[in-house]
Amino acid sequence: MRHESPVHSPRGRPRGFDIEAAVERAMDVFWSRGYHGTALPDLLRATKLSRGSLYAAFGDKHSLFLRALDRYIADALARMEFEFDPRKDPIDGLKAYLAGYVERTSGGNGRRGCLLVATAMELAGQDAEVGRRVAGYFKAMEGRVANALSRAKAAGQLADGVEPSSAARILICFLWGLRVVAKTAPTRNTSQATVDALLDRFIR
Amino acid sequence: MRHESPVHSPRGRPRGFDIEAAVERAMDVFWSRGYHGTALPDLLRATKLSRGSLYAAFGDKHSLFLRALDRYIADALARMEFEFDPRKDPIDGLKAYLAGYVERTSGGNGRRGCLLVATAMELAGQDAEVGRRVAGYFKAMEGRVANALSRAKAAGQLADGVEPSSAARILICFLWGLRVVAKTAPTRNTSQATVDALLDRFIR
DNA sequence: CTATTTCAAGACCGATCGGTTCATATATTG
DNA sequence: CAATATATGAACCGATCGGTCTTGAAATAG
Repeated sequence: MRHESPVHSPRGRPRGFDIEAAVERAMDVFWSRGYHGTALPDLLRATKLSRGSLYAAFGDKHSLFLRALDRYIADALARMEFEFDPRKDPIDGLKAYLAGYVERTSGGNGRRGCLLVATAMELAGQDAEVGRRVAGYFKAMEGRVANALSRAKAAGQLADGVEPSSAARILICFLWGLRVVAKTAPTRNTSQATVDALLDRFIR
Repeated sequence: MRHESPVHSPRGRPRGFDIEAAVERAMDVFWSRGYHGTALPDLLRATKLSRGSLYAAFGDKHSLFLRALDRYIADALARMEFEFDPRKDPIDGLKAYLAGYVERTSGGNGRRGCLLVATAMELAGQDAEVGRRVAGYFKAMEGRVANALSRAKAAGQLADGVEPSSAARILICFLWGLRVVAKTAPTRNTSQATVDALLDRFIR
């Protein structure tokens, strides 16, 4: 039950741009160029905002970066939420999730890299706010993959001796490494074959 | 046969600093702070050189960075040369090599990260000189690990169905991912256990 | 000794950094 | 209409960027 609060429409010019769209465009820039490699003019060009508007909306470069990073993380979590849906077969979900990685590490997508991995390397050691976010995402990813593997194990789908939690850590390290390698060698077939070979060691 | 060229000792003050030591100190700085995150004063402090001397010796920041990166790569290659010595048992060598990674991704070492991985993410996409070096190192690493695995396979030390070249790619992705994860979660025991669990899937 | 070379220290350069401020135009509501 | 709110764009800020240059001390060889 919502109280009918008498919200007066403010007079004056209404907000003329979409904040979330601006965050997304800023994310794209940080994604391609990194934090230190991104200058204010890059962000202004991408968001099509004036300096004043950008600072009014986001405070400063660092805050905008955190919002962009949060957005990237939210997208990644949503993807996992979808692929690891408990109603789906865990191995199917895992394969689909890995296929997404192959897609994202191929060709131009691969060269573009990964905002999380790049941020982890560039800032996580020095910037506590960033470090917490990266570590949090890592834990979340680990938990969901481990959960899927547990379900698979219960269904007898894993190879003998495979332990879900350590297998999850292996998979995550592998996937993050894939994003690093893809910066210079983004060949789709090789990536897919490597993923298949890895999976082959873990599923029955 | 060398012609006895009459090399006159130059008059004047002799070189008073060790260039290789300066490269190493510069490497440490880039390693900790990244390329864009490193400013000239950082390099001057670390190398204990004056601005003039540094520019006389190295040209500019980018050239110095390339020398530091080359040094890092040379060290890494030397480590592989040692561990994958053909006279040693390949599995022993591989285990020792992986143990070195665990060491380098634990605690403070882990937080420090890896100059190659950080550089791959920060510059490999935009800087051709850097990209070539990173890609070259990746190929070298892949080749040597694959070679060790081939020898292991010939000796019947690998699990059934393990193919040396794809297993090598898996291992490399895993190790590079380990360096990413270690930026925020550098716990030695977990790393070692994960490495062991991975190896367990590949060796008999 | 002198001539020569190398070094450190720091002034100096133009450009750019992230960030603030302000005048102006525009769009909306009462 | 007047009042209000928001956006732009440019001017502006001090600090720092990477890089050059000069000066003077130090150390060597002839």
